[in-house]
Amino acid sequence: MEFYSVYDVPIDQLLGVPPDESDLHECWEGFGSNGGQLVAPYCLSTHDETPDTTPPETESAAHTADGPESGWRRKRGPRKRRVPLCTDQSWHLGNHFGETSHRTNNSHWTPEEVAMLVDGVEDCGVARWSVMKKKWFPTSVRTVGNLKDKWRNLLESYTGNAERSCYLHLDKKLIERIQKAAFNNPYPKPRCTDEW
DNA sequence: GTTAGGG
DNA sequence: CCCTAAC
Repeated sequence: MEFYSVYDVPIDQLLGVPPDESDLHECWEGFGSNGGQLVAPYCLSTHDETPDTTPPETESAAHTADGPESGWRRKRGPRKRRVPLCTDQSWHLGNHFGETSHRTNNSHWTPEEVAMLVDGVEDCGVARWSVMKKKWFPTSVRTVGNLKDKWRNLLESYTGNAERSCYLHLDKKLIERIQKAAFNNPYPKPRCTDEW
């Protein structure tokens, strides 16, 4: 009867090719601290890595915060991705600017589309979405309602003191344009100034 | 036909 | 993004 230790099995087969050295370390720690039960937390996260490089400040902070010698142990489980992963194939073809996409509801707004929306707001204001659609988004899949909703979301994200987490990473220049356009084009129905 | 706002 | 009351 064959009975072999887990150490005879290639580690990458057991754990599913850890992405880097620290992850390998984590896998072994998981084995030791789990009563001998192997855990393979990386089976589900093979394509879950962000393509961009880690920001320098984050990396250095991680190193200074807890080194390998000081009870270092990272949280288990698959890492949350910071950038939404687009699985829709039509995204690569038609993008958001034509009839090449078969979807009525296309995926997330691109920074280019946001910039165009800012152009439209600066040109048409915020209460003439149908005019803006014909003038700035004539062939886009974005509907009049989409334009209105997107602008509402941008205001929610980039104006006021509510600093919410934004899943669409826009460069500072574009954010400033959004804020300036929002200031110059307040909604026609201002919030009631009465306190209660 | 459009818009604003809630869902 | 959808739905719809209210223009």
